[in-house]
Amino acid sequence: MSLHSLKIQKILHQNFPQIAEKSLQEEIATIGQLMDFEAGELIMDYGSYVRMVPLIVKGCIKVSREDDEEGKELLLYLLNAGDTCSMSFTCCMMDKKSAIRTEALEATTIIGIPIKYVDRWMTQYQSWKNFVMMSYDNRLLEMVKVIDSIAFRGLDKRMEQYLKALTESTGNKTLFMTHQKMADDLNVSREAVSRLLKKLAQIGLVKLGRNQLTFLG
Amino acid sequence: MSLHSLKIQKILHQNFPQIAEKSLQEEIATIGQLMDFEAGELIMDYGSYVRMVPLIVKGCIKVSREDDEEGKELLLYLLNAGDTCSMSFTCCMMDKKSAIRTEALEATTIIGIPIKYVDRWMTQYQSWKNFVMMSYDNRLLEMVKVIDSIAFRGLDKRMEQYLKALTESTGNKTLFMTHQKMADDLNVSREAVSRLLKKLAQIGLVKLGRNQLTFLG
DNA sequence: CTTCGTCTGTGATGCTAATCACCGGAGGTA
DNA sequence: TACCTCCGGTGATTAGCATCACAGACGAAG
Repeated sequence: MSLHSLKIQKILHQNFPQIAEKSLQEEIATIGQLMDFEAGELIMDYGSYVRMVPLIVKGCIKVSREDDEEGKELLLYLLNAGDTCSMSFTCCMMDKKSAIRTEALEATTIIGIPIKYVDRWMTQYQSWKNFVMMSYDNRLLEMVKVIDSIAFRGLDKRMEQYLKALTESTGNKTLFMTHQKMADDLNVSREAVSRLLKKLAQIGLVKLGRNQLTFLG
Repeated sequence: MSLHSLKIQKILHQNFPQIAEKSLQEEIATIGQLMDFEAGELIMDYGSYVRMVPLIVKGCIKVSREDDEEGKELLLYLLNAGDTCSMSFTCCMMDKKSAIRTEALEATTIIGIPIKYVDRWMTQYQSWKNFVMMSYDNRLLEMVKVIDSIAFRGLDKRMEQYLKALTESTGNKTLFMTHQKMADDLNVSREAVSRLLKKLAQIGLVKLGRNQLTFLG
């Protein structure tokens, strides 16, 4: 057995304990490709074709939707170690263009699984089937949460959720980004973000700095 | 073989041709429960527990999200013959409360499949697995479309999509409902709907009447 | 230290839809 | 017919955020 395979098996044990079958672990170890992305790197652009399903091993991936017509953007959800991207399943299987854009927020490592195995293992391995189904479910629920927040909440609540999600997902209370980036993620104007953040700073919920922000929630 | 089973098998042939395996058809025919709902009947309320996954045979089901705090509502998507409700999969499997509310828009018939079979058949029948996966995929894409429309479009575009979806789904260009109901579905005020519909009537896109509206798109 | 581009703060103004207030019409009921 | 309730139309006002315009502040590069 190769060093590469052993490494992947170790990673699987640590991050994907629910993938239980020994032979499945071995298959993943043989077939899976370890891929690294730098912070800020675009993993998959909107409209591109997907050929792999990623198991996230380390880091944090931002998944966002882009508007066809006006180039607007909206953060959908964040993925962390132990997650996978359900959106890629169907994109893969139906050989469709991606409806979303994914970007590494920090140094991120994934195991790429070619599509045909993702499908084959569904009927072959109970734990893989459960893993995939759970993933779909989580994503659907995330989407419902996104809809809730843009349909039912004002910008202030959305901002709080946003800061909470980002700081928890990266494990760092201080975010290094501009107001413009946040405005893009939330699909609002930069001015609205600046004004709102000022208010939040006044009530002590955040501490502001140039190109950075600390969440005190 | 019972009459009930034969009836279900016939229905399956007509509405779910992708469910190919003979033995799966037979299992569904044996296990599935035919259920009828009247127009306007609430099938499953927000917060209730789900024990069946429905295969929609006839009619039209409205799936909507309800806001916990302020009782606001928002139409997510419509289901027709040949569809199933992916949201119910995970609700079932994880024995969670439903995140959504479903309501029959017209006289509707479903085949109810108990959860344990839904799961078991995933590994047992290729076509069932594909059916379930396709359904998840469609639902995810629907959710993305909802997000697009509330995040990126104004009320006018949303209204057009809404009328288009409803008339297509029910197969009837004339909708029998009040402005208030539409306002609820779109999560906007009744006045906004009335004013907008007036404009659409002026450009000849709709014809208005008390408690009804005809879409000329 | 100066320059320059990027980031942030802030006022002015506008647009979309919410909210409030009220009215008249349609249609059912006594 | 008289009444009463629900539905729809409409104006006035407000709220939230977009857009425009510009100024000051910071930090990197020279």
